[in-house]
Amino acid sequence: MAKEITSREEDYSQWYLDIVKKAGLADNSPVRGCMIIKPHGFALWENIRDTLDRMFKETGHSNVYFPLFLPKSFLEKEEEHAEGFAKECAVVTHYRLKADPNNKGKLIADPEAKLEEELIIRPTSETIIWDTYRNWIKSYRDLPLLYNQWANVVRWEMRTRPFLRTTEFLWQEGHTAHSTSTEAVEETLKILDIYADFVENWMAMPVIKGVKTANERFAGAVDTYCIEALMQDGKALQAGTSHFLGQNFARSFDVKFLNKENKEELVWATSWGVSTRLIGGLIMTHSDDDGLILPPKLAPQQVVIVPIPKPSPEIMEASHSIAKQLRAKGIRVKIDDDETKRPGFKFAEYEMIGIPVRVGIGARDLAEGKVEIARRDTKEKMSVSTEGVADYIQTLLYDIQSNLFNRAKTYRDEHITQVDTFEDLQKVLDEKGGFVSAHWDGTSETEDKIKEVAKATIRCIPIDNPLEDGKCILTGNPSKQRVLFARAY
RNA sequence: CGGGGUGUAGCGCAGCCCGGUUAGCGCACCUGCUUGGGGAGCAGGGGGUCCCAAGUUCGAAUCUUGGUACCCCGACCA
Repeated sequence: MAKEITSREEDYSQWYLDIVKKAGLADNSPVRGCMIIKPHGFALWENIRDTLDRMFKETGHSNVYFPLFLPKSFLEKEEEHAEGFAKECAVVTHYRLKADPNNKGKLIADPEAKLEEELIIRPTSETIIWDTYRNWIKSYRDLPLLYNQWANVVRWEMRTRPFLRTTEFLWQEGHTAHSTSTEAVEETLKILDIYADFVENWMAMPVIKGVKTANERFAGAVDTYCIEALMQDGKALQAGTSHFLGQNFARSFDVKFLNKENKEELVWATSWGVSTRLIGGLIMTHSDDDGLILPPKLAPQQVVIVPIPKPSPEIMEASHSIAKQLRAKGIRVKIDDDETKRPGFKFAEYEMIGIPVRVGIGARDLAEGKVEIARRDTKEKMSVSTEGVADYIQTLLYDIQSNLFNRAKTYRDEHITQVDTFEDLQKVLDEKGGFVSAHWDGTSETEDKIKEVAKATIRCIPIDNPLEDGKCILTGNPSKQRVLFARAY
């Protein structure tokens, strides 16, 4: 990791924003907090989306699509849910504009086109989906429903940051309905495993699977499970969540089914999602001061071939030959034959956008029957014989993928610190960052106090957490296990 | 909603304190030549509502007042 930890948070902010901009991932939009995703950024999202989509389908899920607008009354039906989202909702009040009679060239909302019932732009779709599921579910034979949708949602957050938290963002939200609690919990955990598998093995980001405390739970959930990642500045990032909703939404939206004994029961529910925030996590996990570093499995282009100093018939022939061999192995490769840019410029450019492997081919190399291969993660350069170069690159891509994961994991593991006093918790958070493993008495009051003073929240109680008798670092009350605290995005 | 900061060419900025030629620099862009193994050099060129409004003044990017937008830090937040 080229970026060293400094005490100045703004440095990280700036570093992060620079990479988003220089790597050509996104632009600011005219609307505050929104983001224009550029081709390179969107290609990343497409790879994330397509891979997860395949994983969902392999586990029996189907895609659906529900509307962008929610009638306001829908949001009122589940009390906790409403309370959690009300203060960040965009509201549609009119359906027509007209010329402003007092101000030429300006438009105003036509007062005669005021909506009877205001519409909410979905912050999440539980309400409309459960309103619909009421009609789709009559019998145990209709269950389970295993549906997912790829959509955009809007949450009018006060503070935004490209990818990590934007006003509008792209995500997938799965909403499933089950006949038993056990089956719903299994589904919740199955999805959590898919998320962890994807984020670790594709994005090369190590995560901790865990369950949220009541304070951090999704509005309307019985239990919220999560995967928590650690960024290079020592702050945690919630990378995905999977909620066991119990019968809360079924009760609010009156979704019942007849069981085998011909008795009415409320349906059990789950919901789960990951968003474009994952791209933010990817940036903050792997980038260095030269720009983005992409894990090969997700990189839109895995290899770029750069003729040095510019394309010639011989170089182009060699380039196409290597590209063909690579494509035969399913490797995504691009030949940059742009004559208007010089090699040095291209090198810097491809490093900035994070292409894992660069192949340089010049007359000098060809004369020796070699090419120059540069890997983005370590910036090493190797001179490799053109014989068997495709095999070499294939192996190298695997190496880079696992190297990225391993070094992120080493960093993460080095930043899980056990403490036994509140003073130490604060000290570690201030000086070292990362996760802090400490005893907690299990009450929301204690968690709130710690948050207030130390600015850290309980990120999760890890799954399969070992039991250990101890004393709460704040109150000294007995505790059965350690939990993970961190400052978070 | 609090605390800071910034609005001057596509981007990044200087100029403002102490008012006075035609508003300047770097990057980017266009043309030409020379180049070409780590962000090319030289020459020429195009591009401006100095955020908006009112005021002070012979004269405002610069001073005064009001407005507005954006950024950063908090609070808030799957």
